[in-house]
This record gives sequence, C-alpha cells and structure tokens, in this order.
Amino acid sequence: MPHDHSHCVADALTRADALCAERGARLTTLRRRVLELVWSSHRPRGAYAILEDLSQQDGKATAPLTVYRALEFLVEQGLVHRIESLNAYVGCAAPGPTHSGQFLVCEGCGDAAEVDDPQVRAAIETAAAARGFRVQRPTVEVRGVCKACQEKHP
Amino acid sequence: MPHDHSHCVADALTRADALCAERGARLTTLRRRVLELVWSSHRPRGAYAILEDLSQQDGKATAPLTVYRALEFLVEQGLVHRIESLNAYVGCAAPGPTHSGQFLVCEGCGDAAEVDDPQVRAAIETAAAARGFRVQRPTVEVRGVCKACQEKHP
DNA sequence: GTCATGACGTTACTATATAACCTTGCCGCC
DNA sequence: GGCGGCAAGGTTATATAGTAACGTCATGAC
Repeated sequence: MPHDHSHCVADALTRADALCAERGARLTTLRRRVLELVWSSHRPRGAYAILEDLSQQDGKATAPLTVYRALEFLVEQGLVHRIESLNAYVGCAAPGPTHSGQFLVCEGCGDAAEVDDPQVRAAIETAAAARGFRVQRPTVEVRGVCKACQEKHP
Repeated sequence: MPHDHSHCVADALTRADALCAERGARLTTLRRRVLELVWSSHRPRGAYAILEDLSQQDGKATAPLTVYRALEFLVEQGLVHRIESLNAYVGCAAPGPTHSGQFLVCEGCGDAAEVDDPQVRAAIETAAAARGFRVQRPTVEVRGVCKACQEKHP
C-alpha cells in the first residue's frame, strides 16, 4: 500500500486550518509547523524528536516548552493524539467532533493506525457503567503487528 | 465501601508467594518489598515514589534501577500492571494466567480498578482482525469518575 | 568446592515533562 | 491611532521517568 504521504500532510493541514477557523482557535505559525512535523510520518513521534526538527529548521535551539505548548493545543483541538504507551504524538486523520479513537500500534514498522470502532467504545462504556464508573476519556492502544508487516515477515 | 486494606496486601503477598513457588520464579526479599509498596494503596504508584519509600525504610539512597528491575520482574509475573497513561504501577488482584485487563482510573481518588471484560477484549480483537492486525498486547485505560467519588461530589 | 547464572549495587547518563517568570504581539475598543 | 488586556511564545531552571555499562555477591547444580 504505497501512498503519497505529502497528500496526507497537505490534507491534514488544510483540515486543521478549516477547523481552527471555524472554531476561532488560533493555529499560529508555530503550531502549524509542529502539526506538520507530527505528520511527517504515520509513526508516533516524541516531543523531543519534534523539538530537534524545529531547532534544526531554525538553526537555533528551541526550548521543550515551546513544543509541549504547541502539542497541548493540538491535542485539545483533536488534531493530534497522544499515544500514552509511547510518550509520543500522532496526527489525527479525522479530526472533528472531539473523539478518542483506538490505536493499532505495529511493533514492526512503528505505524499507529487510528480506528474508531463503535463496538469497542460501546463495550468499554457498558463495562464501566456496570461498575458505576462514569467514563470521561477512554484510552485504547493495541500493540501487535500490522497486516503489511505480517506479510513481510511470515 | 470501607475496606481493610491490610487484607488486600496480605492476600496479594500470599498469592504472589504461591504463584512464584509454583513457577519456580524467585520472589526475593527486595521484590517482595517492592510488591508490598506497590500495594500500599489501590492507586497506581510511580517508580520513584516506591524508590523513596525503599530509601526511607533503609535509611540510605536506593538506585532507580533497583526498583525498575524489581518492577520488571513483577510485571512479567503478572503480579503488577503498568498504567501507561500514568507511568505508574498497580497491584494485580487476580494474577494467574497472564492477562491484560482494563483499568478504570478515577480522576477523583486516583484509584485504578482492574476489570477483565470479555466483551471489551472481544471487541478489540474483532476490530483489529478486521484490519488484518495481529494483537499482542492490548492496553485499555479509562479515565473517569468512580462510583464512590460521584456520590461524594454530586 | 567450583562454576554458571541470575540478582543486586554503583555510577553515570538519557529521555520526558513542568514551573516560574518575562516579553511580545495581536485584538478589540475608544 | 493609541491604549489596555490577554494569549502566545521565549528563557532559565528543575522535576520526573527510565537506561547503559560494569562489577560484585548469592544461590543452586554438579
């Protein structure tokens, strides 16, 4: 499944522009640059990796806080998700009504595919409700091996 | 739901002794102490919190590695689970055939209740299979508010 | 007893994240 | 246009989390 990644990035940026405009949120130059760097692959990227890219682009050191603040904004807007089990961030392909999807994280290639499966959501909601627990933010991160990697290493 | 927590701890240690004996795994003094410290509450505890306890008990500084190694062992044996979204560890109330449960993490009291819901498991497995993804280790950590805390703050 | 192995100690280091405080620049408003 | 307010971003320092490399000691097999 070869894909033209520049499309992914361009699309993500376009959607982000639209969404922020619509919401009156300020997608500043810095935030947009960080978003672009998060999207540089489909692999979750650590804050410090992004920090390095940023520093290199600018030819001078950037402070961690700069990146963390931008990421915080992007996560709030649902443009980026944090992968807790990796301490890393990945672009959201379908931002919109703020959601919290599930992630299939491949041990082979490192890609994190986002899915939003209603059954999984429902099962979690039901299990929680049965215990009187009110769900605010479900986190589902599944480690395993993606289809492509299975085919490569049979 | 007041509960005699010393029971939880004692039970956990007894089960751990039995399980390790059965498996030929060495639950050394250090590992047992760390397990006990993890169990000091039902809240996930950070490695460094445990480290401090340990250092204080001994009256001298303990190195992080000491704790991390013990935790690694306990996690491998399924006696303790790591809560990824908190970088913290919590005792497993039902160790045995190695499992990966789901956690209901309360924002109020900080308690992490472990549940092992077959529906949730199945839904994740199905969603992954539909995408050709082979599941190795699912992580489910649900943030929200537990029953007790809801009743306290209505 | 000897030896292999695994547990633990020690030192140093890397990675991830936040605190406190200040400066800048944008925006609405008069 | 200028002014006041506020959010964004810069700066410095520090907290928290996790590993690497290497040595020593205890335990059990033989």
